[in-house]
This record gives sequence, structure tokens and C-alpha cells, in this order.
Amino acid sequence: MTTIKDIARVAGVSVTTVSRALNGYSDVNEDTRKKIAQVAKELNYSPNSIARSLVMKKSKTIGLLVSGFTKESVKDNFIVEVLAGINDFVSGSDYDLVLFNTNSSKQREKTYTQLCKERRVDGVIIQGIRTDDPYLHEVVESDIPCVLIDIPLESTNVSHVTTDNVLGAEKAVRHLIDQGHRNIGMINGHEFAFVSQQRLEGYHAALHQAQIESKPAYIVNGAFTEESGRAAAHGLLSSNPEITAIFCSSDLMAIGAMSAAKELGFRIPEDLSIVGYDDILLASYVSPKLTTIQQNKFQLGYEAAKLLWDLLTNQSETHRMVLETKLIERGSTICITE
Amino acid sequence: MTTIKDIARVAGVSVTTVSRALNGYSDVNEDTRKKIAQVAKELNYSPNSIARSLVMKKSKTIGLLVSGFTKESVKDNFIVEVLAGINDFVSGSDYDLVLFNTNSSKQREKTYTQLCKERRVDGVIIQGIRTDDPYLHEVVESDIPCVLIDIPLESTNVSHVTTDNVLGAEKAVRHLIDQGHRNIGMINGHEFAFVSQQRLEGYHAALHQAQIESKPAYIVNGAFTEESGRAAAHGLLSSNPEITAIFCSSDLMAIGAMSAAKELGFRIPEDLSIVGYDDILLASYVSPKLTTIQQNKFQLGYEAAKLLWDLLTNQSETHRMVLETKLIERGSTICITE
DNA sequence: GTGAAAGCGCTAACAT
DNA sequence: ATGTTAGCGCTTTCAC
Repeated sequence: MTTIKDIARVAGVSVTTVSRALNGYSDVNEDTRKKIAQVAKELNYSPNSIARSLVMKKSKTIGLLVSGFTKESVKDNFIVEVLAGINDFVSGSDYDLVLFNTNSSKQREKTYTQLCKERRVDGVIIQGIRTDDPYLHEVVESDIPCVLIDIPLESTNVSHVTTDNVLGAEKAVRHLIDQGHRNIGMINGHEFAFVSQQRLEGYHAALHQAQIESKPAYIVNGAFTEESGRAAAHGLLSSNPEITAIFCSSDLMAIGAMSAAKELGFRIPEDLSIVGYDDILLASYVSPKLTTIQQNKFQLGYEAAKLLWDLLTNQSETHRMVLETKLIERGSTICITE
Repeated sequence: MTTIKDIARVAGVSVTTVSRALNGYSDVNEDTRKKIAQVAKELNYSPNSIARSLVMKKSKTIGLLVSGFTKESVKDNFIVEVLAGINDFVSGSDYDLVLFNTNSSKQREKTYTQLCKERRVDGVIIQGIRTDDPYLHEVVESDIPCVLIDIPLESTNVSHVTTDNVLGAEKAVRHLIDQGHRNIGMINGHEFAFVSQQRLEGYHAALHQAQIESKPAYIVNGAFTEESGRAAAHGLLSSNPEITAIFCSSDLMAIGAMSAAKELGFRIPEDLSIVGYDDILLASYVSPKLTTIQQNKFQLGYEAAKLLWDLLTNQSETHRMVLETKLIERGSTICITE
């Protein structure tokens, strides 16, 4: 493996000059620069970024803490899209991404912070961490520049990006109300996600605006998964047969709810309207196609990377980015005013 | 940021001893070890993996060269699943994954090898690279330990993992033959994928075994995408109305073919049977559900990581892993023997 | 059992 | 415009 020392020897200059020439400094004679470039090429030189990182105290890497790179969570292409967005921005920069292993029992051995510190990542993007994760605050309180996705925290070196979940849920429920529904159930995600609180708030807000009283019995919690949606819908519909519409906090739960409803003899959308959240790929492939609140997952990732970049280059004018959502009307909802 | 030097000073020992103590060497007095551990904790010490990498000449990182982390390719959850498999194995090791940016124009600036060398990754896993990629051979010929997914190359430090594509395609086509089909078309992937050649071979083999003559006109190339499948099916069915079944080299193309067929007035499976390849998530959500050849994508990734691990730890008994496929019979194929 | 010293490959004052 | 020197934080001979 050639080093700048080798180049220096062959080119008959000092390592300093080689370093400067290779890094494009201006104070190098054009001839020596050429000579050095040529020798570097001949010796098939490749800079050692590790050595550079050590002395510069910058690794030019961004850590990625995504929970859910597991066998089970493939249905939910949320993560991939976010990742694609992150990657898209990062590939235009001189940073590389390093994936940390957050799943499995290893989590107990080393905290995220330890992982980040040891690897000396310059910054970190965190996605899918539960609010009750013991290590969440550790990262936030460390001085590692950090961007959170869907967790509304901010400080000097912590930014976050999220969508307007309150308004999103409001749109969904208002849509149902507009279609004549009055008995509207909600299948929310688990309580350890900030988005759950916000979407619940939106649900209440929409009902309130339409002067519909919200009934606690109409609200039940799932865990964002298809199976939990199925179970939740089963309970909800069995106990409250007067319900004509359900708003679900995730498409996966909505899909689960759809199959539960079908099992119970409901026709969708004739007997029961369902609105999901996310607009995952499957939403437009199930039958009937799912009406849902679309969030731009790719952009979520892209903006997260951008916010981190701002943090890393000290251009942090803003520490927060809230994206808009959009109601996508498909076949799972129907107007019942006759 | 505390260093072992700080610890040494506070604990009243030399850096050597600190290093040895922290790394669990046996020749350290139990008392000094305790003392050092305690000081390290008090000072909130975190080892600098970069410094260690520099001196050890090992970065403990694995490079990931996946093409297709783009906005478009989200439909195809192939990559995620493979990634999940890789991650699953790697999280049990002391390596971290670094994602390289292979998309975009940046590809021209720096070759994969340069990327790998600069970052000093200990090994690399390559997925989704086209056979005509100018840099493919560069990596293989470099001395970086490397595992290829679905590209059958091997050498001292190159392994590969793939599925039995010939047999897989054979199973698919044999299934159609068993159901009474004789005029069987094939929509293959583009020619720059090894799997395309192999699946074509399997197609021919199955026909040959059943003594059915293969007609060049029945074979058309797509590009693995839904849209290309749609276009290919359009052409195939328009020119050869006698075709009663199509084998597609990817589920995405099969899904495209399904919608093209429907547009042309074919009922599936009554008028046309279709078999896909991959068993992606969507396969069981489209209607009718797609009969397909399942490959275990998670395992593909897992085994790739494992093979690389073998390479890195010199336990490379074998440099090749071929996984089996499985025919999943769903609703897009039907028996036409009456 | 512990320490002194060298060095991994690079950058960055500080001369000259 | 170029070289000398020091040092980033760590591991590892080699002495003692």
C-alpha cells in the first residue's frame, strides 16, 4: 500500500509538499504538483482516510440508527424509502453512511452513544426509536450532532424532521365526516411513538370541529402492524356495531382492519369506510385500494440528511422541518349521505 | 475526549498498561486492571476506533455496494430483505456496515475500488451490479475480500452467493407444462444480469424435457421492472395470440404483464397463466395472487455476510453458496387440461 | 507485571 | 514554494 512517504521519496520532495499538492493547496509549484500527481498515479496511490480522520478529528461519516431492519418489518417499506432519501442527499456530499446494529440483544451491551463515539461518526440520524428507549436521551444529551425523525426534540446540536401528524389525522377524519360518517373509530399506534399522540389529537380536533362527541370506546391502540390492526378492528367492531368508519394510524393496521372487517361480514366501503396513514406501497395494491394520508417518506429522509448537513457545517439556521401530508382518496371510503 | 493517556496519568500507570488492561490481556495485575477500569469509567472514556484502525490496519467495517437505493426501486423490496439478512449476521459480529453511494454521476469520479481502498473497508459485499459495469472487474481483481450476490465469480478472495436460477426457472416452466400449457412465452430480464442467462437456460431445459420446441418469438426481454413487463407482454401477446402462459423473470415484470394482459382482454388465469420470479411482497397482494418462484432474499444476504466473514477470518473452506428456490402456487396459474 | 519508545499515515504550524 | 517537526490515539516490540 503506497503512502505519501513513498510518493515523497520517489518524487524527491517532502511529505508535506505531497500532502499539499494532493489536497489542492495553492502554494505548490505547478511543476512539482504535476510531478507528484504523476508519481501518485504510477504508484497507484490511494489516500488513507483513516489516517486523515485521526489527525483531522473528523471521520466524514454519518451514523444511521434505524430500528427495524429486521426480517419482520419488510412489509413496511417506510424505512427503505427514508433510507433512499438519506442516501440521495448524502451521495451528493463527501460523507459516507455507517449502519449501526440496533436490533438484537447487543443493544444492551453498548449504548448508541458508545457506538457513535467509538466509531467517531460526525453526526447521526435516528429513526424508529421508541420514546421509551432508554438510550434515546443519552444520544440527545451527548454532544453528537443528531437529527431525529418523527421525534420532536431540538437543541443546539439536535434537529428533527417530521410530518404534520395532527393535521394529517385531522384531514383523514374530516374526510370521513364530510362523507357523512358520525360514528368514527380510531385504531391508533402504540403509545411509545410521538406520532400516536399527535394523530390522536388530530382525530379529536376533527371531531370537535364537527361537534361530534368523541367516545373513548371508539379508540383502541394497535402496534402499527397488520396483525395488531386486525385484532383491534375485531374488538372495535364487535363492541360497537354502529361504527361506520375507522381511521387507522398506519396503512398496515388499516390493511389488518380491512381483513378483520371482511371476516365479520362487513363490505368495504359499503358497510365500513377505512382510512389509513402513510401511503405505503401496499396501500394501492390491496382491494379495495386504501384511502390514506400520504407522507413523503423519501423527502423525510432527504430533509433529515440535509438538516444534519446544516448542523455539521454550522449552517443551522433552523432545527426543525415539518412536512405536509396529503389525503389520497381511493376505494376504501365512501359517501354515506343519501 | 478522554484518551488512554489521560487514564494513564490519573491511574498512575503507563499507556501500555492501560491499553493492555482495557483489551483484556492476561499479563496485567488484577488490582491495576480494576483501578484502570474504574478511572476509565470515571473519565467517561470511549476508545477511538479510528486510532486503533490506523495502527491495526483493520477498520472492522464492511462496505456495501448496492445499486438501487433509489426512489424508483422501492417497489422491489428485494434490496431491503437482502440488507436485513446482511445486517442480521453482521450485528452478531464486531463489524459495522458502511454504505457506499453507487448511484448517480458520482460513479464516474471514483471507482468502487477507490471508495473501498480509501475507506479501508476490510471487505465488501456487492449486490445489483450489472455485468457490464466497468468497475465490477476492478473490484474482483483488487485484493479486497469480496462477496458477490448473484454474480458467479470466485477466486482467492472472492466468493459469491446465489440461488439456483436454472432450476428455479425450470420449476416454473415445468409447472406450466404440468398444467397443460404448450405455448409458453418468457419475459426475461435484461441481458446484463447473470440471472437472466440462467433463467433462460432453465426455461429451455424445461421445454426440452417435455419435448416442446422453443420458439425465439416467444422470448422477449424486459428490464425487471413493472413497466417493462407490461410493454413486453403487450408485444408478446399481440404477436402470438396462441400463447396461454408466460413465465416472467421477476415478479415486478409479472405484475406488469398481468395488467397488460387484462388490458388486452385476457382473464387471468382462465385465458392466460402467469408465473413470476422472486416472491416479492406484492406477489401475494395483487389480484389474482401471483404464482411465483420464491427465493429467500433474507438468507441471500445472511449467507453473503457469512461468506465474507469466512473470507475475513481465513476460514474460507468454500467460496460459493447456492440456495434453493421454491415454487409458490397461487392464483395466477391454472390447469388447462380438460 | 509494567514501562519506554517507535510507528501506523496523515496534516499543520512554523520555519526557511 | 518547500522542508522540519510534532502529534492525532492507539498498539506493540523489547527491556527491565
